[in-house]
Amino acid sequence: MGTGLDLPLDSVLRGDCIESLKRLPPASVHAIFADPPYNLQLKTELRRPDDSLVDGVDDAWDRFDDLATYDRFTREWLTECRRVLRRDGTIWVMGSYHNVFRLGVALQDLGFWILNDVVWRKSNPMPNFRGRRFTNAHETLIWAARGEESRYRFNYAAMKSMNDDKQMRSDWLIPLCTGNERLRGPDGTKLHPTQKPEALLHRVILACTAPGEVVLDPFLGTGTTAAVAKRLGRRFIGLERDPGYADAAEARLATIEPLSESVALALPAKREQPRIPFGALVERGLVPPGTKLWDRHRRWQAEVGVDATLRCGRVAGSIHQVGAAVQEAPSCNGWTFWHIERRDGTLRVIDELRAELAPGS
Amino acid sequence: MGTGLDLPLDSVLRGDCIESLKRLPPASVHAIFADPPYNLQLKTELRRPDDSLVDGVDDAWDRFDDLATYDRFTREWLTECRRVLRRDGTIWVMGSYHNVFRLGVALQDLGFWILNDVVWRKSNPMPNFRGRRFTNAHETLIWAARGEESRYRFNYAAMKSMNDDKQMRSDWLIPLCTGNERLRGPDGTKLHPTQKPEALLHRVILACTAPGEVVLDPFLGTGTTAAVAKRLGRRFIGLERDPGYADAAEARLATIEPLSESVALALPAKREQPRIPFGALVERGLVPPGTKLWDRHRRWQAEVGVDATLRCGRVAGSIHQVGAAVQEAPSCNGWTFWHIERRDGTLRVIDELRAELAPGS
DNA sequence: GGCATAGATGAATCACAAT
DNA sequence: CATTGTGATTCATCTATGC
Repeated sequence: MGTGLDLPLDSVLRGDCIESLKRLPPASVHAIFADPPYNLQLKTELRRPDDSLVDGVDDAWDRFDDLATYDRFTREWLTECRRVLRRDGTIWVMGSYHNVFRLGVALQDLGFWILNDVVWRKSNPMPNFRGRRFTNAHETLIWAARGEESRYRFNYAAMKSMNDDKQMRSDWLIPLCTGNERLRGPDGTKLHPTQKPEALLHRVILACTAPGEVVLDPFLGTGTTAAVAKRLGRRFIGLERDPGYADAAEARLATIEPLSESVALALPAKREQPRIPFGALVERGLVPPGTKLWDRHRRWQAEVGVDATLRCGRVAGSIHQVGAAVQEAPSCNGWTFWHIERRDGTLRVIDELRAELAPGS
Repeated sequence: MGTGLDLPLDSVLRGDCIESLKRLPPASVHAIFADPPYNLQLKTELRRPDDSLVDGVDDAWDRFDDLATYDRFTREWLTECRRVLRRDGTIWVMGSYHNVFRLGVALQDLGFWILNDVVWRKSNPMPNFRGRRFTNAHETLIWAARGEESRYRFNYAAMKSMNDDKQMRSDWLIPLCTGNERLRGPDGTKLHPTQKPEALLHRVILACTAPGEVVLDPFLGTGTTAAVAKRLGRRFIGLERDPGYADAAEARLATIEPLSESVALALPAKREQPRIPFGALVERGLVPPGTKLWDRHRRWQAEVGVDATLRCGRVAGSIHQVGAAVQEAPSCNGWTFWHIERRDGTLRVIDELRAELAPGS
């Protein structure tokens, strides 16, 4: 709808994130990654339910005020995020047990539709020094679509190939951000207390966006989301209220080179490739009319007609319809159900023949 | 203070759990384990790729009209649990992403003090059959004290000794309840759709109770909590509304013999040998996207994509698939076939990089 | 009996384009 | 917007069957 022209792409917007969000056009970003602040620091940044400013040294704060204020803040920025998110977009929100339950409830109450909760398992967590609890070795990421009916993007094949050709699970083992990746000041101290590892953002961005799409981070910090988005050939918008963090993020982004298009493009999933109708195989002579097809166990046999229909006894129709009918199943993928006979008598599934018609072969 | 005399110890109480809770004396149990309905909201049937039907949870007890109804129910039973819990007691509440955020917020709002969120990583979860999400491979347990100032019990040494003398982390790898452990009816069907593994309760009860202390389960089901409590020499109180489940739990409990503490401790945590997928090297930057790989004799060269696929001419796929394709071999171990180039121009097999990520190195 | 292969199954919010 | 037809999609583990 042309709203893309108003988007401040590939930039870091300074100032209050809710104010910045309100200036972005609706339904304009494909993905949001949010690592909101929590813990006591919040007390200095937030307002009470009655909108009064909170004094950071106010000892009168009780637990209810604390949680209610946090909830109010959470719902405010999530509401704006939902407005800015495209209908087919998804959002990632991460937190620890201190705040993640409040984040999840806010998401559900605002109409987001949770797709997964993902556990970032830290391979090198901080030990529990006092020995009074389990080592807090993970954080939680909630992945949600804008609504229940959203047709969101999930790059299933890319995730599967990342995981040695097995489905990617909801528990991810990734080390903390340390070593050279950790941004440090001239005195060697870390620039940001909770800098996230690029590997985490790599997986997040690769899972739910395509090259050229827009990733928004309302709590950019020192810019990990933007850096990984840029490297992967995505566009980014980062919001950050702390000038020091924003400076560090911009300096970091200037050093990032996008990967070449061919490398950044994940292999397309089967469902994203052009469809080849069965009729094409018949026309091209790979399955001439009159060919007999069998199921894997040779329990059923059918014959191909000139119009690419199958006939099996009194049943006739598409490869899918006849496959379903003979099995008395509600549906059937004829491509993987039916086989042709090789000269040596062995069977070959007709789905393999489609590959021979695919472009580039 | 003597309230123990009123406790219906080592018994299964039938009927509505809230009514039963209200009849228990205050501050009387040392630990609570609650596995409440998840409110899964399944809408349609789900079939596997082989067209078989997935036997999902469609029981009436898991259905709630809306989230507000679920929240009211949650707060009602949690309020009674808090009344019944001793001041030094702790509570475990488990759920999935459908309900666990509501549970966590209710706990916090009612004054419980969250100590950990623990992730039960399933070693054998059900796959995602349609390829539309990450495999839902875990559930979450929230462990909380009655309040912020509670002096709760955490058996640090027991947990540590169970975990190969390292601190027990917040992510636990435990298989589903299957095989002989799964209770079945005379027709072989499962008695309860969500029976939990005894290994999970073993760790829970051992972590936060001493022998002789009282464990309460307000949603007993077929009695896993009570069975493990009895075996570990703890007292139990189980609440269950469904007479069939209660019958099964009582029959099960009759077969349990208490173990000695030393025997119980000897059950070690499942040790894990982490599998390092090639994708981990890519997203962690050890083999950045765009890297060129060679075989040992430099006969073939391939480029690494962002999704950890290799591309070599028209061939694309995993390191194993592409290795096999270029050699026209039926299979190939990509880890030992492909090499990266060092700065000095010599080659290094990528399997060595994987070894660097393995623990203990 | 032993071994190989096939079948079953687990807390699941599980399509989408063309008409 | 509703309907229809194509066709994409599974991992670890335990049990049953067959040779």
